[in-house]
Amino acid sequence: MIQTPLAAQVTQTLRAQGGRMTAQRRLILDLLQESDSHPTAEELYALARQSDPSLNLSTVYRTLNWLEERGFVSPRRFDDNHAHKHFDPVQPDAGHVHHFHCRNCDRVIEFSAPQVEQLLGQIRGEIARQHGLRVDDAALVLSGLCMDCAASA
Amino acid sequence: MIQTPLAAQVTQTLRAQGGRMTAQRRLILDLLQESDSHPTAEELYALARQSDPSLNLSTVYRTLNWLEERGFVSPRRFDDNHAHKHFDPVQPDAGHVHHFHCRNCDRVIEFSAPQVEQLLGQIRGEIARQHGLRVDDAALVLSGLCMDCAASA
DNA sequence: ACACTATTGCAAATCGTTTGCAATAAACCA
DNA sequence: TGGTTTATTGCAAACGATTTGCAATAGTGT
Ligand SMILES: [Mn+2]
Ligand SMILES: [Mn+2]
Ligand SMILES: [Zn+2]
Ligand SMILES: [Zn+2]
Repeated sequence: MIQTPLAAQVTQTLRAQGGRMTAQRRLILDLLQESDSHPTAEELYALARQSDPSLNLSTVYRTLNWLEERGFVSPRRFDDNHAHKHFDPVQPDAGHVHHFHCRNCDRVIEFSAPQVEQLLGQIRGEIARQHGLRVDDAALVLSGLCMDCAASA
Repeated sequence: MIQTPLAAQVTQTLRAQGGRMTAQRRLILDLLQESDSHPTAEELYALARQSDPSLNLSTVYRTLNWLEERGFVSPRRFDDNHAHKHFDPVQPDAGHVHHFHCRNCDRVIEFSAPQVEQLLGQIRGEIARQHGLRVDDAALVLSGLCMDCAASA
């Protein structure tokens, strides 16, 4: 049985918790892994149904929630007006990754910038001291027009 | 008639567009202005009903959407899992303001960091060149524990 | 192969938000 | 000031995204 890295890792966690690796979960995991974008549940569902037309949308939601609770994906909202959640597979190795969101076509581009990390380091300390709070995480979302949309404007 | 700055400014825009300043709108505007937090439509509705129990929730939504379209408030999602939109009154003068979100009590603290602006300047150019895209805006959301929650942990 | 029970498909429920419509009331004018 | 116009309201129903109860199905360890 071929296992994508994600599916393999999840299977391990699954076993350790008395869970079961099903065909549905494997399918969703594999699609999630190939997808370099940030699919919504519906998008994943549409993709998955090409392989398994009997798959149910609620199974997709349940699987994504299960993955989220165990830290394999994290939910994102790139557009504060957009209702759907996007799911972001978490690569355990990669450092902090930030996102650019095209407000015209909704495309999302990931980027990592050392300067951002550096800045975050500064701000973390500064804001923390100034307001007496503990900063654990930071999400930077840039927005504007992607290459294609900028060209045709 | 007493006018909060926000209500006054909105009234002007309203007039210019053949709109009407109603008691409901004034109430919502005033609550929005006193609120230094980032209320959801439901929260605003609950507050407003203390003054006007006949106010309808759909009026709150319609007013907020109207304000958003004209740039008087902007929607925010501090918790990517939280379904509700929060509404952030826009202060025209203040520079870019960023947000810290306490993952324990959901409190939101605003802060402004000139370094972020500076970084944006850099990144705008760099990321833009590197990926060929146009960056218009940036939202930084820090998360962790607020002062109070950090203390009781 | 069998038993145990986690997971599924399905349908209905829930949540936040939007919409159609008839009644109301701001704004403008005689 | 009272009358006319029409933007805005309250109400109820619709909506889109997500969740849930339940009986049927199918992984897993034996
Ligand atoms: Mn991502
Ligand atoms: Mn704010
Ligand atoms: Zn685009
Ligand atoms: Zn807190």
